[in-house]
This record gives sequence, C-alpha cells and structure tokens, in this order.
Amino acid sequence: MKITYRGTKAETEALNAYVKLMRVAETLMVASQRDFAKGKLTVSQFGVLEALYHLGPMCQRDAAKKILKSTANITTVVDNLEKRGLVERQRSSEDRRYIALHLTDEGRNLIGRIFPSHVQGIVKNLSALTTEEQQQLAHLCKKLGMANTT
Amino acid sequence: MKITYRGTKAETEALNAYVKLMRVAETLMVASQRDFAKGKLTVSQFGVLEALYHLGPMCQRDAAKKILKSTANITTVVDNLEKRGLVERQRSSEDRRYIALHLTDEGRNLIGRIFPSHVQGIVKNLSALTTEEQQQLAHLCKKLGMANTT
DNA sequence: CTCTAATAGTTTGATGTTTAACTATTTGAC
DNA sequence: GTCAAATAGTTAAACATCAAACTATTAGAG
Repeated sequence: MKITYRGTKAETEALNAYVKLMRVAETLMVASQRDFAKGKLTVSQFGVLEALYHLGPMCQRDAAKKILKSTANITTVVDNLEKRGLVERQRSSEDRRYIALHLTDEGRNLIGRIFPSHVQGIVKNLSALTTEEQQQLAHLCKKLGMANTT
Repeated sequence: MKITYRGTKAETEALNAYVKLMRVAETLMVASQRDFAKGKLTVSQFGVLEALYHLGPMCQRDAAKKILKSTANITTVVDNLEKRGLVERQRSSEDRRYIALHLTDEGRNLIGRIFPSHVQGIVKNLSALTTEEQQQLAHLCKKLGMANTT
C-alpha cells in the first residue's frame, strides 16, 4: 500500500524499502497465480504438489512448514487435492498419528507439466535484472530473512 | 517454497532470487499481521483504514486499487469495518454509482494508534540492513516492479 | 506400568479472496 | 432523445486462512 508519512530519515528509508519489496512480491505472486491457473491450481495447492514432486512423500505437518501455513489449512488444501485425485493420504502404520502424502500418477503428470512453465515465468519476470543484480537482491533478501526468522 | 531444481545457470539464479524474495516478503507480512492483530484488524482492513487516514475519503474502487484487491473483496472488507463502526459509507449525490468511504472518529483513533507501531515494527525488521543496503533493496525492487507492471 | 504432556491431524467459525453473473447508474454515439 | 456500452458496487460459489477447541495417538516422567 502507498504510504504517505512524515517521519525521521531512518523511518522513511525503511518504509520505502518495505513498500517496494511488498509491492513487487505481490506483483510476482499474481503472475505466478496465472501460471498455476493453467492447471486449475491455487498457490497453496501448487506448493504442496511441488514439495511432494521434488522432495518425495511427506506428512502434512512437514507440508505445512514448506508452504508456511497452518496444519488446519493443510487439511483443507489436501482435501481439495484429494478430491481431484492428485494426491493420496496414507496413514503410517508405525506411528498412527502421521499421514503421509503421496502424489498420484495424475498429480505427478500435472505438476511435471506446470512446474517448468512456472520456472520460465520466473526467469522472464526476473530478466529485468542482470545476473549480478539478481544475486545482489538474493543476498539482501537472505540477510533480511535471516534476521527475521522468528 | 523451497525449490530443488536442476536447470541452467540463468534459471538457478532467477529462482534463487525469486525464492528468497518471496520468503522474506511472507515473513514480513506475518510480522505485520501481528501488529494489526493488536487492533483486531486484518491486513486488508488495515490497508483500507490507512488509505483513508493518509489520503482522505475515497470510493470503494479506489480503495480496492490501493490495496491491490478486487472490488468484490472490498465490499466484504468494508462490510466488516462498517459493522465495527470504523468506517461509514456515503452514497454520492452527484453520481449515485459512487460510495465514498469515511473514517469514523473511532476508526481514526484506532488507525492513528496502530499505524505508528506498524512503522516502528518495519524499522525494526529492516534494521538488519544498513541504510545503504535498504536503498539498494528498494532500487532493485523498484526496477523489478517497473518491468512487471501488467 | 500409568498418567500426563506433547504431537498430528480435524473441525468450527469468522474473514478474506477471486471469478462470474448480476443491479443500478451514467455516458456517449447515433 | 434513445439505447448500448461502460462503470460502481453487490451477490454467489468455491477455496484459502487462522485461532481455538477438539480427537487420537505416542512418548516420557515418576
């Protein structure tokens, strides 16, 4: 959101960086949503499928951590993926509290088709920056992220 | 989301910058939500109140643009703000399609109390970067944003 | 062993969010 | 002047999201 605010110089600098960061993240998120929409997937649905695709089966709690959402939310997201036959729930026999999520063949096909076009979209969106600038951006974001890992 | 992916160097660099950018944006968003929760406000509710606070009364369409959401969504958000007596709808008499949103005294008090602590939170979160780094980050995000203005 | 605390997951209730279809109003081309 | 197109806002249906209360299961202290 645009912020019009009279503060100290430190406040103005921080706000400026914050607003631009949040704006561009929002813009890139919307662009990604368009990629995902090709497979009628939401951002969270894509996140879960992508995690299973690249990391293998995992329990719902780990999937929640991957996409930075609550377990309550994962229940809903997985419900909807399961309805479409893209993932399967398999209760663990060793520890019956755990439910492992597996990609079905259909799910694997879908994410295998959509992920590459997602990557291409990102490359295109980031192409406004040189490789060096991309590295700089990554470095700054990493530094900022490390300091705010609550 | 963590992305494990074997691609070209250009793809890897772009993905790395993208992932770190989205991660830190998500983290900062969650931190902001905690600020807003003090006044039992959601991010969108805060966005609308902040816009009215700093820019004055505006119609719902403009409020939607400010917080980058749809007009359908603004209807819901304003419904909830109105229920709590924080904003008022005033149908324009010149053009009866427009509904101007106004802060009530209570709404002005609330946002006037929460906004400064929000700014302080941002300053604190951004303090991991030097002023120069903050400017660099803002510059890179702006450049990226300009190129992706759909 | 037993019972309490911790853990994985679900449910509920409230809010947010979008797309698409809809109403009400105004504008503008003819 | 009239009517189609554009504009502001609402509604409906589907999914997302969280906090809090809940169930089921396991682990650990005693």
